[in-house]
Amino acid sequence: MPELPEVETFRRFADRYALNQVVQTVEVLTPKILENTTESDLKQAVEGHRLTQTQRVGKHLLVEIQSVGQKAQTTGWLFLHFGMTGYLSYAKNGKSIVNAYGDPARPEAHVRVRFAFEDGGQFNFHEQRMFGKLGLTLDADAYFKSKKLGPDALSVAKKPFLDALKKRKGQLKPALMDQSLVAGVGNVYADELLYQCGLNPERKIADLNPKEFECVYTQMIDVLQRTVDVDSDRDQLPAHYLLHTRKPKGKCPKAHHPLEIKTIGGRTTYFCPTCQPL
DNA sequence: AGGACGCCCTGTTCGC
DNA sequence: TGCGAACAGGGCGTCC
Repeated sequence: MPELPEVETFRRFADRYALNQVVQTVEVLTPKILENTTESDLKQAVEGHRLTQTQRVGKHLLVEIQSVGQKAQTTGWLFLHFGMTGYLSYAKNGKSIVNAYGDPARPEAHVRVRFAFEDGGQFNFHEQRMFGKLGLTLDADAYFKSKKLGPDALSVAKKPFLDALKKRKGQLKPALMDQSLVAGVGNVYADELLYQCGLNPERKIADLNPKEFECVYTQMIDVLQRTVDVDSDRDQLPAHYLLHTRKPKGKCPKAHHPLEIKTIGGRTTYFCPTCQPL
């Protein structure tokens, strides 16, 4: 599922294949994927315009739209959210490049919005399960604010993060996944960072000691950064990472005991009862 | 207000 | 064997 590292990988993909391109046509194959935007709004805002820069906060990606010509200026932003199954692809001259979650064998699967560039390139937004969204906003900061996003998990400093976390009551894992506390941590990487700290996901925030708080911050950054560094190819992550065996009947990569599965904060949670005792 | 929970959506897996 | 139920989960709305 696209969490912060995957969306950062998508952002870099967009930088590589979509930036500085002039959009000739936009094709909306599934209008339902649009949020607060109609197909004609989208066409009017983007066709004949240039994509000029990207921004990411948490799992949200923005692409700047500029007019073309001598007095080029920013006319708005495209926003993309990838839900559970979203990803990007690019095709040109019969060659298709699918990134991260995409299935290279099915490059046309679940294309919801297609951008055709003047140079013949095609940039596609895919979303199988329709939890993702694409739309327009005039103001990037206002967009992030409207989504009630906390600071980005990769750039937040230790003190403000831990201060905000300590204000919360309740269980540790649901707090980490609350996008208004810190933006970008989803179910898989929340499980991972807690596993790396040896912390049980049901631990109460109020009961953590300073060393444990410290570890939550350190591992949050470390896990996310390492994943970004391998372009979200999880196969390249360290062998002692939980996500390799994070499935039914999976075993702990360290203790080799069976993993426990529990619904915590409404989400399926995997952990090792030996390495992460309550 | 903060926390718990149900729902949206579709492809895949599971169980009777 | 076949078909329906259950499941996956980010974000949002609703309830207390």
